Amino acid sequence: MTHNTAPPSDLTFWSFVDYAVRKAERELPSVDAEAMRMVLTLNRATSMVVYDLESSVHRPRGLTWPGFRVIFALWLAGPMEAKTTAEISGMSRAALSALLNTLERDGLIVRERAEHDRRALQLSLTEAGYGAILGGFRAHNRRESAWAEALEPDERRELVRLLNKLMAGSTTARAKFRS
Amino acid sequence: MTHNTAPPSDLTFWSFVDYAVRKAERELPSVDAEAMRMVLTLNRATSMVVYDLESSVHRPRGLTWPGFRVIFALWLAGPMEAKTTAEISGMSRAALSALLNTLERDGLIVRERAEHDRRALQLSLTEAGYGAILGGFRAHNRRESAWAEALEPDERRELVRLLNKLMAGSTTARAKFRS
DNA sequence: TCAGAATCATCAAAGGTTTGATCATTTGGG
DNA sequence: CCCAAATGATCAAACCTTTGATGATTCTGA
Repeated sequence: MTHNTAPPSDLTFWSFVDYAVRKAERELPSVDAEAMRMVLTLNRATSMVVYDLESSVHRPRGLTWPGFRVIFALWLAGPMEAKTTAEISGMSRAALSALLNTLERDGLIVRERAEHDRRALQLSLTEAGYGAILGGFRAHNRRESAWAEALEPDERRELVRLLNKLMAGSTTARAKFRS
Repeated sequence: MTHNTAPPSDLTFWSFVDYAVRKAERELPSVDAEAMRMVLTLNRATSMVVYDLESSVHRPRGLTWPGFRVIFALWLAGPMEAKTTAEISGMSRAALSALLNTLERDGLIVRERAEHDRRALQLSLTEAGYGAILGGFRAHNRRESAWAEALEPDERRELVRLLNKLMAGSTTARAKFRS
Protein backbone atom coordinates (compact mmCIF):
# COMPACT_ATOMS: atom_id res chain seq x y z
CA MET A 1 0.00 0.00 0.00
CA THR A 2 1.56 3.25 -1.17
CA HIS A 3 0.24 6.61 -0.09
CA ASN A 4 0.03 8.46 -3.33
CA THR A 5 -3.43 9.81 -2.65
CA ALA A 6 -4.21 11.93 0.37
CA PRO A 7 -7.19 10.72 2.37
CA PRO A 8 -10.12 13.09 2.40
CA SER A 9 -9.72 15.42 5.33
CA ASP A 10 -13.26 14.77 6.50
CA LEU A 11 -12.90 11.02 6.88
CA THR A 12 -15.66 9.85 9.15
CA PHE A 13 -17.04 6.65 10.62
CA TRP A 14 -19.60 6.58 7.82
CA SER A 15 -17.51 7.53 4.86
CA PHE A 16 -14.55 5.35 5.75
CA VAL A 17 -16.14 2.22 4.29
CA ASP A 18 -16.41 3.75 0.85
CA TYR A 19 -12.96 5.26 1.04
CA ALA A 20 -11.38 2.03 2.27
CA VAL A 21 -13.03 -0.21 -0.30
CA ARG A 22 -12.14 2.08 -3.19
CA LYS A 23 -8.56 2.45 -2.09
CA ALA A 24 -8.10 -1.26 -1.50
CA GLU A 25 -9.63 -2.03 -4.88
CA ARG A 26 -7.28 0.39 -6.58
CA GLU A 27 -4.12 -0.77 -4.90
CA LEU A 28 -4.70 -4.45 -4.29
CA PRO A 29 -6.13 -5.96 -7.47
CA SER A 30 -6.72 -9.32 -5.83
CA VAL A 31 -8.97 -8.01 -3.09
CA ASP A 32 -12.59 -9.13 -2.88
CA ALA A 33 -13.99 -5.64 -2.56
CA GLU A 34 -17.63 -6.60 -2.28
CA ALA A 35 -16.95 -8.99 0.58
CA MET A 36 -14.84 -6.32 2.26
CA ARG A 37 -17.63 -3.78 1.91
CA MET A 38 -20.20 -6.19 3.26
CA VAL A 39 -18.24 -7.07 6.39
CA LEU A 40 -17.22 -3.47 7.07
CA THR A 41 -20.79 -2.25 6.71
CA LEU A 42 -22.18 -5.04 8.84
CA ASN A 43 -19.78 -4.14 11.62
CA ARG A 44 -20.47 -0.42 11.48
CA ALA A 45 -24.22 -0.84 11.55
CA THR A 46 -24.11 -3.24 14.48
CA SER A 47 -21.65 -1.12 16.36
CA MET A 48 -23.91 1.92 16.07
CA VAL A 49 -27.01 0.08 17.20
CA VAL A 50 -25.29 -1.60 20.13
CA TYR A 51 -23.59 1.58 21.29
CA ASP A 52 -26.91 3.40 21.26
CA LEU A 53 -28.76 0.66 23.14
CA GLU A 54 -26.06 0.16 25.72
CA SER A 55 -25.31 3.80 26.44
CA SER A 56 -28.82 5.15 26.27
CA VAL A 57 -30.78 2.29 27.81
CA HIS A 58 -28.73 -0.17 29.81
CA ARG A 59 -25.77 1.64 31.37
CA PRO A 60 -28.01 4.31 32.89
CA ARG A 61 -29.92 1.48 34.55
CA GLY A 62 -26.80 -0.17 35.90
CA LEU A 63 -26.49 -2.98 33.34
CA THR A 64 -23.78 -3.57 30.78
CA TRP A 65 -24.64 -4.91 27.34
CA PRO A 66 -23.41 -8.44 28.14
CA GLY A 67 -25.18 -8.29 31.48
CA PHE A 68 -28.40 -7.41 29.70
CA ARG A 69 -28.00 -10.29 27.28
CA VAL A 70 -27.71 -12.80 30.09
CA ILE A 71 -30.65 -11.44 32.08
CA PHE A 72 -32.66 -11.29 28.88
CA ALA A 73 -31.96 -14.94 28.08
CA LEU A 74 -32.88 -16.05 31.58
CA TRP A 75 -36.04 -14.00 31.46
CA LEU A 76 -37.26 -15.49 28.20
CA ALA A 77 -36.11 -19.07 28.56
CA GLY A 78 -36.45 -19.44 32.31
CA PRO A 79 -33.97 -21.07 34.70
CA MET A 80 -31.38 -23.09 32.87
CA GLU A 81 -27.87 -24.41 33.02
CA ALA A 82 -24.92 -22.06 32.71
CA LYS A 83 -23.73 -23.90 29.64
CA THR A 84 -26.98 -23.17 27.81
CA THR A 85 -27.01 -19.57 28.99
CA ALA A 86 -23.54 -19.07 27.59
CA GLU A 87 -24.53 -20.65 24.30
CA ILE A 88 -27.68 -18.65 23.66
CA SER A 89 -26.32 -15.36 24.91
CA GLY A 90 -23.29 -15.72 22.70
CA MET A 91 -20.36 -15.91 25.07
CA SER A 92 -17.86 -18.50 26.27
CA ARG A 93 -18.40 -20.32 29.53
CA ALA A 94 -15.36 -18.57 30.96
CA ALA A 95 -16.74 -15.14 30.05
CA LEU A 96 -20.12 -16.02 31.49
CA SER A 97 -18.49 -17.25 34.69
CA ALA A 98 -16.80 -13.89 35.19
CA LEU A 99 -19.93 -11.97 34.27
CA LEU A 100 -22.02 -13.97 36.74
CA ASN A 101 -19.86 -12.70 39.58
CA THR A 102 -21.10 -9.19 38.93
CA LEU A 103 -24.71 -10.17 38.34
CA GLU A 104 -24.74 -12.30 41.46
CA ARG A 105 -23.09 -9.58 43.54
CA ASP A 106 -25.75 -7.14 42.31
CA GLY A 107 -28.45 -9.59 43.35
CA LEU A 108 -29.87 -10.14 39.88
CA ILE A 109 -29.26 -13.87 39.47
CA VAL A 110 -28.74 -16.96 41.60
CA ARG A 111 -26.20 -19.72 41.04
CA GLU A 112 -27.13 -23.22 42.23
CA ARG A 113 -25.56 -26.63 41.68
CA ALA A 114 -27.62 -28.72 39.29
CA GLU A 115 -29.33 -31.75 40.81
CA HIS A 116 -28.60 -34.24 38.08
CA ASP A 117 -25.00 -33.26 37.44
CA ARG A 118 -22.91 -31.78 40.18
CA ARG A 119 -20.49 -30.23 37.75
CA ALA A 120 -23.25 -28.13 36.23
CA LEU A 121 -24.71 -24.84 37.42
CA GLN A 122 -28.37 -23.90 37.42
CA LEU A 123 -29.02 -20.19 36.89
CA SER A 124 -32.17 -18.26 37.69
CA LEU A 125 -33.30 -14.67 38.05
CA THR A 126 -34.02 -13.13 41.43
CA GLU A 127 -36.96 -10.79 41.96
CA ALA A 128 -34.54 -7.91 41.44
CA GLY A 129 -33.45 -9.57 38.22
CA TYR A 130 -37.03 -9.63 36.97
CA GLY A 131 -37.46 -6.02 37.96
CA ALA A 132 -34.35 -5.03 36.06
CA ILE A 133 -35.40 -6.74 32.86
CA LEU A 134 -39.03 -5.65 32.96
CA GLY A 135 -38.31 -1.95 32.83
CA GLY A 136 -35.14 -2.33 30.83
CA PHE A 137 -36.63 -4.34 28.03
CA ARG A 138 -39.44 -1.90 27.33
CA ALA A 139 -36.98 0.93 26.89
CA HIS A 140 -34.72 -1.37 24.87
CA ASN A 141 -37.56 -2.36 22.55
CA ARG A 142 -38.63 1.25 22.06
CA ARG A 143 -35.16 2.10 20.81
CA GLU A 144 -35.21 -0.98 18.59
CA SER A 145 -38.44 0.36 17.11
CA ALA A 146 -36.87 3.72 16.47
CA TRP A 147 -34.04 2.06 14.58
CA ALA A 148 -36.36 -0.22 12.68
CA GLU A 149 -38.38 2.71 11.41
CA ALA A 150 -35.52 3.55 9.10
CA LEU A 151 -36.61 0.62 6.94
CA GLU A 152 -39.91 -0.29 5.32
CA PRO A 153 -41.55 -3.43 6.73
CA ASP A 154 -40.59 -5.52 3.73
CA GLU A 155 -37.06 -4.18 3.90
CA ARG A 156 -36.81 -5.26 7.53
CA ARG A 157 -37.93 -8.74 6.58
CA GLU A 158 -35.48 -8.84 3.72
CA LEU A 159 -32.64 -7.70 5.98
CA VAL A 160 -33.45 -10.47 8.45
CA ARG A 161 -33.64 -13.00 5.66
CA LEU A 162 -30.26 -11.99 4.28
CA LEU A 163 -28.61 -12.04 7.70
CA ASN A 164 -30.02 -15.48 8.37
CA LYS A 165 -28.78 -16.71 5.04
CA LEU A 166 -25.37 -15.30 5.87
CA MET A 167 -25.32 -17.14 9.18
CA ALA A 168 -26.51 -20.34 7.56
CA GLY A 169 -23.56 -20.07 5.20
CA SER A 170 -21.12 -20.16 8.08
CA THR A 171 -21.01 -23.92 7.82
CA THR A 172 -19.94 -23.81 4.21
CA ALA A 173 -17.50 -21.04 5.06
CA ARG A 174 -16.00 -23.36 7.69
CA ALA A 175 -16.24 -20.58 10.21
CA LYS A 176 -14.78 -20.92 13.67
CA PHE A 177 -17.37 -20.88 16.45
CA ARG A 178 -17.07 -20.04 20.09
CA SER A 179 -16.35 -23.17 22.08
CA MET B 1 -43.18 -12.90 31.89
CA THR B 2 -44.61 -16.11 33.23
CA HIS B 3 -43.03 -19.47 32.62
CA ASN B 4 -45.97 -21.51 31.49
CA THR B 5 -44.15 -22.97 28.52
CA ALA B 6 -40.95 -24.90 28.84
CA PRO B 7 -38.16 -23.71 26.57
CA PRO B 8 -37.09 -26.21 23.95
CA SER B 9 -34.31 -28.31 25.39
CA ASP B 10 -32.16 -27.75 22.33
CA LEU B 11 -32.07 -23.96 22.54
CA THR B 12 -29.12 -22.78 20.55
CA PHE B 13 -27.45 -19.55 19.49
CA TRP B 14 -29.32 -19.78 16.19
CA SER B 15 -32.74 -20.83 17.32
CA PHE B 16 -32.93 -18.47 20.26
CA VAL B 17 -33.96 -15.51 18.11
CA ASP B 18 -37.07 -17.28 16.88
CA TYR B 19 -37.89 -18.62 20.31
CA ALA B 20 -37.37 -15.23 21.99
CA VAL B 21 -39.40 -13.26 19.47
CA ARG B 22 -42.31 -15.69 19.58
CA LYS B 23 -42.36 -15.82 23.34
CA ALA B 24 -42.12 -12.05 23.72
CA GLU B 25 -44.89 -11.59 21.17
CA ARG B 26 -47.12 -14.00 23.02
CA GLU B 27 -46.59 -12.60 26.47
CA LEU B 28 -45.99 -8.91 25.87
CA PRO B 29 -48.64 -7.68 23.45
CA SER B 30 -47.07 -4.24 23.18
CA VAL B 31 -43.70 -5.47 21.97
CA ASP B 32 -42.42 -4.51 18.53
CA ALA B 33 -41.52 -8.04 17.52
CA GLU B 34 -40.16 -7.22 14.10
CA ALA B 35 -37.77 -4.62 15.48
CA MET B 36 -36.71 -7.07 18.15
CA ARG B 37 -36.06 -9.75 15.56
CA MET B 38 -34.09 -7.38 13.38
CA VAL B 39 -31.76 -6.22 16.15
CA LEU B 40 -31.26 -9.71 17.55
CA THR B 41 -30.45 -11.12 14.14
CA LEU B 42 -28.13 -8.27 13.31
CA ASN B 43 -26.18 -8.86 16.49
CA ARG B 44 -25.92 -12.61 16.04
CA ALA B 45 -24.71 -12.37 12.48
CA THR B 46 -22.09 -9.78 13.32
CA SER B 47 -20.96 -11.64 16.39
CA MET B 48 -20.40 -14.79 14.36
CA VAL B 49 -18.45 -13.04 11.65
CA VAL B 50 -16.28 -11.11 14.06
CA TYR B 51 -15.56 -14.12 16.24
CA ASP B 52 -14.48 -16.11 13.20
CA LEU B 53 -12.24 -13.34 11.85
CA GLU B 54 -10.65 -12.54 15.16
CA SER B 55 -10.04 -16.09 16.34
CA SER B 56 -9.04 -17.61 13.05
CA VAL B 57 -7.09 -14.75 11.48
CA HIS B 58 -5.95 -12.07 13.89
CA ARG B 59 -5.31 -13.64 17.29
CA PRO B 60 -3.04 -16.32 15.82
CA ARG B 61 -1.01 -13.48 14.32
CA GLY B 62 -0.77 -11.60 17.58
CA LEU B 63 -3.42 -8.95 16.91
CA THR B 64 -6.72 -8.40 18.65
CA TRP B 65 -9.78 -7.31 16.68
CA PRO B 66 -9.55 -3.69 17.87
CA GLY B 67 -5.84 -3.70 17.21
CA PHE B 68 -6.48 -4.86 13.67
CA ARG B 69 -9.05 -2.12 13.13
CA VAL B 70 -6.57 0.57 14.10
CA ILE B 71 -3.71 -0.79 12.01
CA PHE B 72 -6.11 -1.25 9.12
CA ALA B 73 -7.26 2.36 9.30
CA LEU B 74 -3.70 3.67 9.44
CA TRP B 75 -2.73 1.46 6.54
CA LEU B 76 -5.51 2.68 4.27
CA ALA B 77 -5.71 6.32 5.26
CA GLY B 78 -2.06 6.92 6.06
CA PRO B 79 -0.65 8.80 9.05
CA MET B 80 -3.27 10.82 10.79
CA GLU B 81 -4.30 12.32 14.09
CA ALA B 82 -5.40 10.11 16.93
CA LYS B 83 -8.78 11.80 17.01
CA THR B 84 -9.46 10.79 13.41
CA THR B 85 -8.17 7.28 13.97
CA ALA B 86 -10.56 6.83 16.88
CA GLU B 87 -13.44 8.17 14.81
CA ILE B 88 -12.96 5.97 11.76
CA SER B 89 -12.04 2.85 13.64
CA GLY B 90 -15.11 3.20 15.82
CA MET B 91 -13.78 3.69 19.31
CA SER B 92 -13.56 6.43 21.90
CA ARG B 93 -10.38 8.45 22.25
CA ALA B 94 -9.88 6.95 25.69
CA ALA B 95 -10.14 3.42 24.34
CA LEU B 96 -7.77 4.24 21.53
CA SER B 97 -5.30 5.74 23.97
CA ALA B 98 -5.18 2.50 25.95
CA LEU B 99 -4.99 0.39 22.81
CA LEU B 100 -2.09 2.44 21.47
CA ASN B 101 -0.01 1.47 24.48
CA THR B 102 -0.11 -2.13 23.34
CA LEU B 103 0.43 -1.38 19.67
CA GLU B 104 3.32 0.95 20.47
CA ARG B 105 4.90 -1.55 22.85
CA ASP B 106 4.67 -4.19 20.11
CA GLY B 107 6.38 -1.80 17.72
CA LEU B 108 3.51 -1.55 15.25
CA ILE B 109 2.75 2.16 15.45
CA VAL B 110 4.47 5.41 16.42
CA ARG B 111 3.00 8.25 18.46
CA GLU B 112 4.25 11.77 17.73
CA ARG B 113 3.07 15.20 18.81
CA ALA B 114 1.36 17.05 15.98
CA GLU B 115 3.19 20.10 14.63
CA HIS B 116 0.25 22.43 14.30
CA ASP B 117 -1.45 21.58 17.58
CA ARG B 118 0.55 20.41 20.51
CA ARG B 119 -2.46 18.81 22.14
CA ALA B 120 -2.91 16.45 19.21
CA LEU B 121 -1.15 13.19 18.42
CA GLN B 122 0.06 12.07 15.00
CA LEU B 123 -0.06 8.32 14.46
CA SER B 124 1.78 6.28 11.86
CA LEU B 125 2.64 2.69 11.13
CA THR B 126 6.13 1.32 11.59
CA GLU B 127 7.66 -1.13 9.13
CA ALA B 128 6.55 -3.90 11.44
CA GLY B 129 3.07 -2.39 11.39
CA TYR B 130 3.00 -2.60 7.59
CA GLY B 131 4.24 -6.14 7.74
CA ALA B 132 1.51 -7.10 10.16
CA ILE B 133 -1.28 -5.66 8.05
CA LEU B 134 0.02 -6.92 4.72
CA GLY B 135 -0.18 -10.58 5.61
CA GLY B 136 -3.09 -10.16 7.98
CA PHE B 137 -5.36 -8.41 5.55
CA ARG B 138 -5.04 -11.03 2.84
CA ALA B 139 -6.10 -13.76 5.22
CA HIS B 140 -8.81 -11.50 6.57
CA ASN B 141 -10.19 -10.79 3.12
CA ARG B 142 -10.15 -14.46 2.19
CA ARG B 143 -12.38 -15.21 5.16
CA GLU B 144 -14.61 -12.29 4.22
CA SER B 145 -14.95 -13.87 0.79
CA ALA B 146 -15.90 -17.19 2.30
CA TRP B 147 -18.65 -15.52 4.29
CA ALA B 148 -19.83 -13.47 1.35
CA GLU B 149 -20.27 -16.58 -0.77
CA ALA B 150 -23.32 -17.43 1.28
CA LEU B 151 -25.15 -14.69 -0.63
CA GLU B 152 -25.71 -14.03 -4.30
CA PRO B 153 -24.01 -10.90 -5.62
CA ASP B 154 -27.25 -8.97 -5.77
CA GLU B 155 -28.12 -10.12 -2.28
CA ARG B 156 -24.80 -8.81 -1.00
CA ARG B 157 -25.52 -5.45 -2.58
CA GLU B 158 -29.00 -5.41 -1.13
CA LEU B 159 -27.69 -6.29 2.32
CA VAL B 160 -25.22 -3.41 2.14
CA ARG B 161 -27.93 -1.06 0.93
CA LEU B 162 -30.25 -2.01 3.79
CA LEU B 163 -27.52 -1.66 6.40
CA ASN B 164 -26.61 1.75 5.05
CA LYS B 165 -30.21 2.82 5.11
CA LEU B 166 -30.43 1.63 8.69
CA MET B 167 -27.39 3.67 9.66
CA ALA B 168 -28.72 6.70 7.82
CA GLY B 169 -31.86 6.43 9.91
CA SER B 170 -29.89 6.82 13.11
CA THR B 171 -30.38 10.55 12.88
CA THR B 172 -34.14 10.25 12.80
CA ALA B 173 -33.94 7.66 15.56
CA ARG B 174 -32.04 10.22 17.66
CA ALA B 175 -29.43 7.59 18.37
CA LYS B 176 -26.61 8.22 20.79
CA PHE B 177 -23.17 8.24 19.20
CA ARG B 178 -19.76 7.66 20.65
CA SER B 179 -18.26 10.94 21.73
C1' DT C 1 -5.60 41.15 25.50
C1' DC C 2 -6.91 37.80 28.23
C1' DA C 3 -9.91 35.00 31.03
C1' DG C 4 -13.32 31.40 30.29
C1' DA C 5 -14.76 27.77 27.26
C1' DA C 6 -13.70 24.14 24.22
C1' DT C 7 -10.71 20.52 22.71
C1' DC C 8 -7.19 16.67 22.87
C1' DA C 9 -5.09 13.06 25.20
C1' DT C 10 -4.56 10.44 29.24
C1' DC C 11 -5.62 8.48 33.73
C1' DA C 12 -8.32 5.73 37.07
C1' DA C 13 -11.59 2.45 38.46
C1' DA C 14 -14.73 -1.05 37.29
C1' DG C 15 -16.01 -4.52 34.09
C1' DG C 16 -16.07 -7.97 30.21
C1' DT C 17 -13.30 -11.01 26.88
C1' DT C 18 -9.75 -14.22 25.27
C1' DT C 19 -6.77 -18.30 25.64
C1' DG C 20 -4.99 -21.85 28.18
C1' DA C 21 -4.66 -24.34 32.58
C1' DT C 22 -6.77 -26.63 36.59
C1' DC C 23 -10.08 -29.21 39.35
C1' DA C 24 -14.15 -31.87 40.12
C1' DT C 25 -17.47 -34.88 38.28
C1' DT C 26 -19.38 -37.98 34.94
C1' DT C 27 -19.11 -41.12 31.04
C1' DG C 28 -17.64 -44.94 28.38
C1' DG C 29 -14.85 -48.75 26.77
C1' DG C 30 -12.19 -52.74 27.98
C1' DC D 1 -15.71 -52.62 37.64
C1' DC D 2 -12.50 -49.16 36.85
C1' DC D 3 -9.49 -46.01 34.81
C1' DA D 4 -8.93 -42.85 30.96
C1' DA D 5 -11.23 -39.44 28.39
C1' DA D 6 -14.69 -35.99 28.19
C1' DT D 7 -17.26 -32.35 30.26
C1' DG D 8 -18.57 -28.19 33.22
C1' DA D 9 -17.02 -24.41 35.76
C1' DT D 10 -13.47 -21.53 37.38
C1' DC D 11 -8.96 -19.29 37.55
C1' DA D 12 -5.07 -16.43 35.82
C1' DA D 13 -2.90 -13.19 32.93
C1' DA D 14 -3.27 -9.96 29.36
C1' DC D 15 -6.23 -6.79 27.00
C1' DC D 16 -9.96 -3.61 25.55
C1' DT D 17 -13.98 -0.59 26.90
C1' DT D 18 -16.82 2.57 29.56
C1' DT D 19 -17.60 6.79 32.25
C1' DG D 20 -15.91 10.58 34.50
C1' DA D 21 -11.96 13.43 35.94
C1' DT D 22 -7.55 15.87 35.03
C1' DG D 23 -3.92 18.53 32.68
C1' DA D 24 -2.32 20.82 28.79
C1' DT D 25 -3.18 23.58 24.84
C1' DT D 26 -5.91 26.41 21.76
C1' DC D 27 -9.85 29.24 20.64
C1' DT D 28 -13.10 33.08 21.34
C1' DG D 29 -15.55 36.95 22.54
C1' DA D 30 -15.88 40.96 25.47
